[in-house]
Amino acid sequence: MAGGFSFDSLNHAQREAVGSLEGPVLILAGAGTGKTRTVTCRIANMLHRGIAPGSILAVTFTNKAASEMRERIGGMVRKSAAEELTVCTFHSLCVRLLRHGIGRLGYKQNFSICTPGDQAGLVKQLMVRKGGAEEKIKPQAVLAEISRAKNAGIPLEAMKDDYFAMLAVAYQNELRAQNAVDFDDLLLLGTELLRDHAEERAFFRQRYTHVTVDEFQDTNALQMELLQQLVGPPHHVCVVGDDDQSIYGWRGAEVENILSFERFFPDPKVVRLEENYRSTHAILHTANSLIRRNAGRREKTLRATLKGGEPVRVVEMGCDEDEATFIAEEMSIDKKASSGRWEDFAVLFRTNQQSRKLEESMRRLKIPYRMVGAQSFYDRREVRDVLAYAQVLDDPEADIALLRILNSPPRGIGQATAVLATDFSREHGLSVWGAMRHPGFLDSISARAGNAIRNFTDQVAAAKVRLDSQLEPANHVLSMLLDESGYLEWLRRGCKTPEERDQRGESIQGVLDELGRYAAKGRTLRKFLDDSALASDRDDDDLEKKNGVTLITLHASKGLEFPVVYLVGLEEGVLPHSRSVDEGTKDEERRLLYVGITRAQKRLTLTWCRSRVKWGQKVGCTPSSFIAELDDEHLLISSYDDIMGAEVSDDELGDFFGGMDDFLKD
DNA sequence: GACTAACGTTTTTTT
DNA sequence: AACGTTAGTC
Repeated sequence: MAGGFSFDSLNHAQREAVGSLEGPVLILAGAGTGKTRTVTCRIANMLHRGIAPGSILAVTFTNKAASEMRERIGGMVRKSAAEELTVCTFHSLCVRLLRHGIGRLGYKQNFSICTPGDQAGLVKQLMVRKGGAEEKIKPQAVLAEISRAKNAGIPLEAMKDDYFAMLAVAYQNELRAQNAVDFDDLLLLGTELLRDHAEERAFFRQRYTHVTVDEFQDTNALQMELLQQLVGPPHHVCVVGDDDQSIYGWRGAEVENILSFERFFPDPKVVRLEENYRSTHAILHTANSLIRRNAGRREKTLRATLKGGEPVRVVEMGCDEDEATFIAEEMSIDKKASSGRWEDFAVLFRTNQQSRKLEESMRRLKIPYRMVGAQSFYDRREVRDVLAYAQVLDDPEADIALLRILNSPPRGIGQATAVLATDFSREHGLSVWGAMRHPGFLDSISARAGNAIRNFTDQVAAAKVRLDSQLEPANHVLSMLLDESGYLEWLRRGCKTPEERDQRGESIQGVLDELGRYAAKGRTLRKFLDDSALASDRDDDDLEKKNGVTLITLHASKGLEFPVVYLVGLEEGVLPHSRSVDEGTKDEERRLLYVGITRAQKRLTLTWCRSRVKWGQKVGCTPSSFIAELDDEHLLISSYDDIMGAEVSDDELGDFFGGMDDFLKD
């Protein structure tokens, strides 16, 4: 048999999902029910049944998920077949659509993708130019509203706040003038392309005949429309998800998409994966008892294949300091007793600021740990600078990138000159680069500024000639430009510590190396820039490489599992978060806790504190209302003193939890 | 243009 | 408390 997979290892429901390749399919996959295995087997089965690999499209939410899926399928089928599959995110799918047909929408083929950093810079600039910068409105807030409007299909000029609407329209005009699109535009324009241009729609419907969408509960209305445009009759579309794990409503995810999938694709085959292979019965029972409280779910009950298990502990702490200490100490004891690995432990929290106390206690007890999702690689200033240089090299008319590097390092082209160049470009319908190469503009400014501009543009132009000659790889050209322009020297000089210098140097080398890998594979600089714009550091190295206890937000924990989980800060106002109580989205907080609980395989501890230091102020806390919602059949209610007190008098660490049980029963 | 001082802010996060 | 941003100074 060609496929390296076998139906034998699948349960009944999984087999049904894997075998249903015709028409719309909805797979409701509860936590830990072998979702990824089912989806990858299903795609392997498609290949097995003779569906051309090039016709198969799988859409995920993150690049990481995409590469993981590709890898897993790669382990099951012929290498050449695996390589022909399209496995990507919604956004990179749209890049493909648009690189093909964006000309029909009035953009040039070589459009560039604006990153959040670029967007913020642009809005800031517009607020200065259009006035109102003193209103102390954050560009972020404007961008959030723009994003909301775009994803909800509201025209920008119809945005509620007039000032925001004005900025939004100016922002959009600016992007268009610069032949640039932002992340939301990718979805918006991709959908528009398919919706309004029948040839394109036909082309891609023929190209991708079998479509799979993972984490479907996280799709928004726009992504749903894109999917509808992309998938024509006979609707060979399979969506996979779990409404109970929908935790991104706050950024526009529509649980409705999964709750009423049949409205969009009639008469789907619905498969429920309810057999959980991850957690003990005790943990799962507790999770089920909680999520049952949510209204309007797709009814399903996870069944544990692992029976019994230790009770789930709910532990009361004096303060957040105690909480962090308790966890670190207990993990130390536990690890010694079980000869387990640090990687087996995870601490889950609602907000990032909760991690500080935990990190401190980890360091104090010399416990190695990894923080997931801290500072983004692509947010680092030097990385964005280098990418901007690369973008200018690819297309000097990319205004945003050009303006970013114009005076980094300082080369005598200050803000005033930049404004003059921008104004000139606008008046004459040129790009900023065009203006800076225009004799009329150069004559209109001071000789000093003119010279500075000439030097700079000559340098870039020379590098571009080298790049276009294709005699040397792009990473060499870029590296040379960074050096010649004095950027590297300037960056080095600006570092306060040797560590910082090394760190920044490494980041830059990382970008250059990555570009080198692209060049070696014959991929274009354009492709590199596209992927970089859509990349986030979560996709890369970090997580797997580092070892130690995992400290992670509940949101980021989705899709992961750990033998031992501590879920901290179960206090009213923290989880559920006060803001969600205000906004009436407590259901989503309940799902968040549900996601957290279902991460645990063997042992789960929930903690709450009587007091917590918040913004430098000690405040009293009450236990989360969710605690009372948990069925107590497999719960063990205790406190810091109960456990730490018992520990001192009980040397039998291996029997720690059993002993605990007796201690509490009297 | 680089440095310091004061100020204000603070959910979750991917693309 | 701690971080980023901004205004003011040299």
